[in-house]
Amino acid sequence: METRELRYFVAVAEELHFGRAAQRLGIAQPPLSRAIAQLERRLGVALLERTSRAVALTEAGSVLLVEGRAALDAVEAAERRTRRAALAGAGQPGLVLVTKAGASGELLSKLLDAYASEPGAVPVDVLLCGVGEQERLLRDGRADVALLHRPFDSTVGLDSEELRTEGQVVVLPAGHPLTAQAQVRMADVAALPGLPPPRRPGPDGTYPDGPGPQIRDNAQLYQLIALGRASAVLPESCRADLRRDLAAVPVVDAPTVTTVIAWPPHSRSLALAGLIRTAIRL
Amino acid sequence: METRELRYFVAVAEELHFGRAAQRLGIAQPPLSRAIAQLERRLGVALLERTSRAVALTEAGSVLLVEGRAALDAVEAAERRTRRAALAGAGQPGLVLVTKAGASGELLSKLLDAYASEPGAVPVDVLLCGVGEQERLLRDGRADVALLHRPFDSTVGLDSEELRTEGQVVVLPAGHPLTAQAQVRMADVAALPGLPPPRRPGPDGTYPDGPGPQIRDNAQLYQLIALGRASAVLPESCRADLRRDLAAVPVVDAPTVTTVIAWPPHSRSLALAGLIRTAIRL
DNA sequence: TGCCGCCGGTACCGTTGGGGCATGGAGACG
DNA sequence: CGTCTCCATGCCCCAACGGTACCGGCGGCA
Repeated sequence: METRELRYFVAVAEELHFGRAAQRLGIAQPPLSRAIAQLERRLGVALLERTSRAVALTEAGSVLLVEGRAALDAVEAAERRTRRAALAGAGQPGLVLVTKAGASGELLSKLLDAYASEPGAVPVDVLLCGVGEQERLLRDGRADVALLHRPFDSTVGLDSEELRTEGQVVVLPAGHPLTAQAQVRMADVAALPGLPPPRRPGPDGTYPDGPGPQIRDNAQLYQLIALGRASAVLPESCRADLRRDLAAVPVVDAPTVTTVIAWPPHSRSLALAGLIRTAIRL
Repeated sequence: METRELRYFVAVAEELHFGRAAQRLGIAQPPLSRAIAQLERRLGVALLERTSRAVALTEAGSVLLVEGRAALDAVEAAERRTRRAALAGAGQPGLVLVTKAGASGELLSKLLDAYASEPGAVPVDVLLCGVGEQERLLRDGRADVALLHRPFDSTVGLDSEELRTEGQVVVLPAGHPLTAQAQVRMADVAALPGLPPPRRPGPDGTYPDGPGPQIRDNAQLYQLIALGRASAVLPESCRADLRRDLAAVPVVDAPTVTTVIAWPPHSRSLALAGLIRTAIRL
């Protein structure tokens, strides 16, 4: 199976429409039809159910969609990492670390400082991204290592080491009645009138239904909380860089959050190993 | 990057010889030279250092060898799993479980019995293989799930659940003086005259240097122990299917062995989920 | 030192097959 | 029943893959 065939199939499987898929791929529709038909012939498997009105995935087609995406990511990763390895000989890029915008800022800066002072350290680029994007970036080679937060992020398919575990706090506008308390419970937070938890985009970029404002990162969230439009339960390390107009109260029965450093399983890079060692020693 | 290019590069990188690689690929040498040159041009990266006498990998080439193998495995896995998914509609194959020959036999048979009596169970093929092959089989789609033994097997890049933890025993010929003791220590085993531990093949199929007989599976090992040519420290569950002419003595300070059930991280199969649930409940 | 053999690269050529355009054919809809 | 939508088919062209023949560099050997 060639990656071209896989790319074609994934496009059709995602669009469920040969015309649109062909447009997305920048080719005409007939060659696409033929390519898919040939793929099915070579596999000996029906991947799509076509009627003249609609296209649907077969059971085998769904499997190939999932597995094919993973395979394409792996090929892309191979290409990107090879390019980066060549540049690394020339000097510049080193490692790319990805983490969620506005999370673990203090831990991250400590880690970068500590690593930079190690002998043999290479330059580290920091990439900030939205929730759920990190895994993808690691898998397709755009990043080498990530700071993740369990249980929100999954470490499925990655190697990881735990760095720290912390409780959570509820973030509220300064002066909110609840901020007078030394601690609260999840039930208190859930009962806050007019302060629903925000909605974050899922892996596919869409937002779940329900109340609460849609947000993309913590800066947006803080602004909405300051405006009295939302509240949020966050790891307590967020207090280190909280705005002056917000306050945080520990939530005693919230699940603890574990910050982990994670990397693709078969990495062999010495620089990465050094960064991980530094992180564990922190 | 097309899989054809990757296959070609991996062949050359493994052989370090264009002629042999071409032969292995079933093509002539000139097209292979051209394909590699074109790959390097498209990537903008030198992958090989050629002299007229020898071919060597560059830094970037080593990266592409590792990453490319992983990518090719992922593509193969996509193909195999798609084919299997199509057959599963027709009924037969179900799941493929892989484990080391001669390990966890009792646990395995319990698991298979328990799963078979679940509602909605599918047929499970059992594949027995040598040490270190399981990870490969899971990654390239020839198997769906494996029983692994930490710390001997790595679960890098896989999802897993622990099933049981056990101590280890030393296996000796029946009647050996040490079998009179209720327990021994690692130092006692290491000091056994003329009974070195066996050597098992590594991931590349070669044996480490040193004393001790070369073995491929536990049946060979048992025969060598019975002949008085070797001894071995194994998980205590091996006692369940030990030959009559062998005896086992607990080793109190040997590392404990954890049997885990492991599967590729992005599996979405209901049948697999059922098998895993059954295993955890055992 | 000059010949030989090994090895990778280059030149050239035939053929495969991917892609474009035009068209066919089946089903939904008014 | 005409029309529209959408996937498949027929036909053509050309890029590119693979094969054969040959070149050039380099080490070994007499």
